[in-house]
Amino acid sequence: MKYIEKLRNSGLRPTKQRLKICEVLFDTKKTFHFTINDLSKKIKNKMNTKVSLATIYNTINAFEKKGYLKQIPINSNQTYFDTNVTDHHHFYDLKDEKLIDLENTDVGPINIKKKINGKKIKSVEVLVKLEG
Amino acid sequence: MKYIEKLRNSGLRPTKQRLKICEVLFDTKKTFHFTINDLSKKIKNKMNTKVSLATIYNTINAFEKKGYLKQIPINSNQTYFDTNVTDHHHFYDLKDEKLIDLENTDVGPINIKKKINGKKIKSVEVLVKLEG
DNA sequence: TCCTAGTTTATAATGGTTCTAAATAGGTGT
DNA sequence: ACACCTATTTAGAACCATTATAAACTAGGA
Ligand SMILES: [Mn+2]
Ligand SMILES: [Mn+2]
Ligand SMILES: [Zn+2]
Ligand SMILES: [Zn+2]
Repeated sequence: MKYIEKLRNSGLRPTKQRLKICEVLFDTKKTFHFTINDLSKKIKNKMNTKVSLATIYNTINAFEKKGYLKQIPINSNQTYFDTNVTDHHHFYDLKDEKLIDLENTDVGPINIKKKINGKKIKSVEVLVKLEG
Repeated sequence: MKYIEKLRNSGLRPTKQRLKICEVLFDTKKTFHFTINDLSKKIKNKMNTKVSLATIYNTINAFEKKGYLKQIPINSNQTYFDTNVTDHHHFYDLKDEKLIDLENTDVGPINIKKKINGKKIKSVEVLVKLEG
């Protein structure tokens, strides 16, 4: 299995459940955005498997800590995750509550002029809210 | 009272509780960031008044809808609000969990090249995460 | 095969936010 | 001032995403 090494590298045992989660998350050309609830449904419907919410939360949190997933900063009652872990930005369609990727070529370079003593910039994320 | 008009203009009756909330939010030269819990404590400590959480939530949500407050998109279990409703961006200090304003002069112009059919850009917000 | 630590799971707990419904206060007309 | 109607406040319940718990199960090495 292609994900065993990926899981092992991040200190996670390759269990049946984690491999299913990996398939749903990474066995696709296109990256995507999801909530835990989205993911749970996808595993049930596309994989005909039931994985408990506790396991999904644990695994997703582990992946996020290891950098295999990113959280998207957005005001929502649910946390949004992104399988695209490259630096990129987002449109957020307020009506449809949908996230859309902005490729780096879609946004000009962002120049942060202010510095904070002893602090390093870890990430720069742009959220463009859309209406209409 | 200087906030009666402000409240009336936005369809809210100027009650004692709402006026207290206005004092804490707007009776200051500096703008600031807060959570509902922060605000509740501030009202208790600085104003020696108790306003119920339900009233605080209702009023803050009304102010946000009217544009007197902004929500800051950030991944946190609590919602962060901003009394600075001008267009501006933020540092987020991951260690201290503190928000810091970036003035518009601190960030170069942001050029969104991509367009979505029938959608209009409502806001562009940059979150710069700081570590160390 | 045995052993042990890691994992999964159902379920409970947590905590921020929203809802409810009864009591209170604001505002308008008299 | 009073009556009346509606908005508002409030304590507490409900809601719901997320995290914690602890018992059953599993992976993998000895
Ligand atoms: Mn997390
Ligand atoms: Mn809100
Ligand atoms: Zn994305
Ligand atoms: Zn701000």
